[in-house]
Amino acid sequence: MRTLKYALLGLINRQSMSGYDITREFNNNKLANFWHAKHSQVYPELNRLTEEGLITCELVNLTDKFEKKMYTITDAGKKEFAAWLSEDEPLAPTPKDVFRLRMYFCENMTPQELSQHLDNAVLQHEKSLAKLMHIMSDTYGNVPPEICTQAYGDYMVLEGAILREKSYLEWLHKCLDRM
Amino acid sequence: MRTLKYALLGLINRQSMSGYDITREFNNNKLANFWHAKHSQVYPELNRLTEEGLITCELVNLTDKFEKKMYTITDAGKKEFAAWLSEDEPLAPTPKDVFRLRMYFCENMTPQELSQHLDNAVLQHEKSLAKLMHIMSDTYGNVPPEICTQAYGDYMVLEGAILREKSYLEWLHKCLDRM
DNA sequence: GGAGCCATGTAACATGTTACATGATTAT
DNA sequence: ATAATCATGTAACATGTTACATGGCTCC
Repeated sequence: MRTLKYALLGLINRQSMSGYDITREFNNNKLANFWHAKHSQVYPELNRLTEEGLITCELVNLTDKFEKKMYTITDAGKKEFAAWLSEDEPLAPTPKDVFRLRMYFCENMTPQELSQHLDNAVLQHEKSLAKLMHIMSDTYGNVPPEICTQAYGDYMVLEGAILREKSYLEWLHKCLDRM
Repeated sequence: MRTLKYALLGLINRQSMSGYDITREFNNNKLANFWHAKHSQVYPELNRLTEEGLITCELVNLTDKFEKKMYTITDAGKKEFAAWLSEDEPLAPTPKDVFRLRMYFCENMTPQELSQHLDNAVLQHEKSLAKLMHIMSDTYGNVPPEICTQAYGDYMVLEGAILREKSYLEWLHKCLDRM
């Protein structure tokens, strides 16, 4: 389905970006809550999109010797991206989760081991939730931006990530309550 | 990390199984709520585990001409599986989600298009939730089995899947309420 | 001068999907 | 007979990770 392709087109559609900028978005920013890619995957894909005429590349001189490659979306790129956005795709298969896999095999654990795993997961997800909620209140003060804006996209997925973490914690606590 | 390896070892540890049986677990049964694999991935991995001495293979004749391969875990396999089970792994990166990616780019949608996407997702997740809750009440009558049993592992991940779907729906409804 | 970040790329490997291939059994 | 399911495999391809490789800039 080449989802990475559309992630890149969507980002470059927001504004011209370099491969490094895109990688940073994937690893540090809001996108990390539902998509990610390493630079080793991003750079080849940018070259491919350029060959396909969906983006163009411009060399920008930062200093005499030091350049960066800024990518801009083309009309063809905008068209393909818009077509993908409007697609009505089927429900994705449930995401893989190694922790759930371990829990599934709890018949091989003592109650002590089981609750230790659960406790550890609680700590990890509480930390992750706290971080997300901090970003939320810092950025939006919990007030949603106007719908169908760039900020609203950011807000929606952040809200979704918070609910996801809360739900994971709810599950872990239900399991712990039965111990 | 070779997670598939441990998924297979865990299943074969429960009882001797064929590659076909395992594939069926992955695609039809409770495992589908957090792990899955196609037969084209399962069969080579079974051969690899056999070579590594973690499982053994026995040909069982169903009829004169028709055989199936039943795999059984070895002591070495049990040991490796137990070691993996007790590992305390770091928080996994958030799972990729194409729907959230689309929502992230909502600045390119009209409110009509956005709410249409949300409505469609609601239908899909409601269907999925209904199915899970049906399995839950049918199998357990909502009464959790004794902890650290095979049935309890099944129950835990099913409960987790239900909470996950409920949380996804809560997010979608929050988004729709703002439209 | 060294640490950390900016910036771009490739190679080898691991994982996962789709398609190709075959053949028996069971229920209608 | 024919469709669905049981049963096992391989080949080609797509996706994603880790490691290798290079070099400049900025702050301390």
